[in-house]
Amino acid sequence: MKMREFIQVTQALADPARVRALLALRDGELCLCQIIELLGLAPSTVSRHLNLLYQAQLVQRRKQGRWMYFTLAGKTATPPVQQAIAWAAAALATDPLIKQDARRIKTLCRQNLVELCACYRPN
Amino acid sequence: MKMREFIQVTQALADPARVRALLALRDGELCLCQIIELLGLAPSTVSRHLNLLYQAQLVQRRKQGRWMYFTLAGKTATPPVQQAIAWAAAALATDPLIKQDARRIKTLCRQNLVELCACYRPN
DNA sequence: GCTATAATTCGTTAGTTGACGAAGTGTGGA
DNA sequence: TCCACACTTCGTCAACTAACGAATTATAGC
Repeated sequence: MKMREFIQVTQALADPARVRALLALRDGELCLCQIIELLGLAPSTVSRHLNLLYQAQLVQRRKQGRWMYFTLAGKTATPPVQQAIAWAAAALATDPLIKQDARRIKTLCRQNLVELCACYRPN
Repeated sequence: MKMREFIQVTQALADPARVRALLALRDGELCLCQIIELLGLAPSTVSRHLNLLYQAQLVQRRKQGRWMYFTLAGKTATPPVQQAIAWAAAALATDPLIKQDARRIKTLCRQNLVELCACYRPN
């Protein structure tokens, strides 16, 4: 791994919102609007965060219809990237915010995607 | 590890100069002026970088006379911090700049500290 | 005490980053 | 062929960061 890629990974991990988004994917795929709901940030902001994670190879993405789904980078990623994800998950295993997120994700996943995307509606 | 500490570590690792300084300590203790010489940056800049690494618990330091010596955080550090160092070292093992630094450090360590601290002298 | 010197602190400047909303893109359904 | 909607891109603003030099602190030697 070259310095440039390394810095891309550490910079991606150097923001709480991005780390929360990354670790939210531990239990499987999420739609962007679910991550928007989880973080409580503007859609454009979350889109940019996820793009940075993607550029750093920390997440994979696939488009299905209007939805963009994200997953953790798996075996396709280089060992350093996989290790970075494992390190972040282990280091923050006890963090209250991350644990709270994990609980909220379970709720989010039970909801209908269409209903959930209320992030775009004023109320 | 709480989110705040985690971000402190990732931010500390999100700058090439700091990463170079950190990995320069793999083979043992270095004086600040040696790191200044290695990085080719202003003393005040390097001092600030090393302080950030210290705040993130990635390095230890001790003052001996006029010199400030730095070492990698060892067993005193928490497991997440130790793992971060191990990860950085492994990820950048093949990086040309880091390898070049390792060579230059050997030369630097052979020089007299007093002579080396030419970083303060104009020529 | 002085002086020299290793390191730190502080102020300034230029560049970067994260947030938002507005506007644009592209996809699915009426 | 529209419209609705999920997402992205762009412009803007405030906050942060890295770099430097000047001034300050602290230590060793005279």
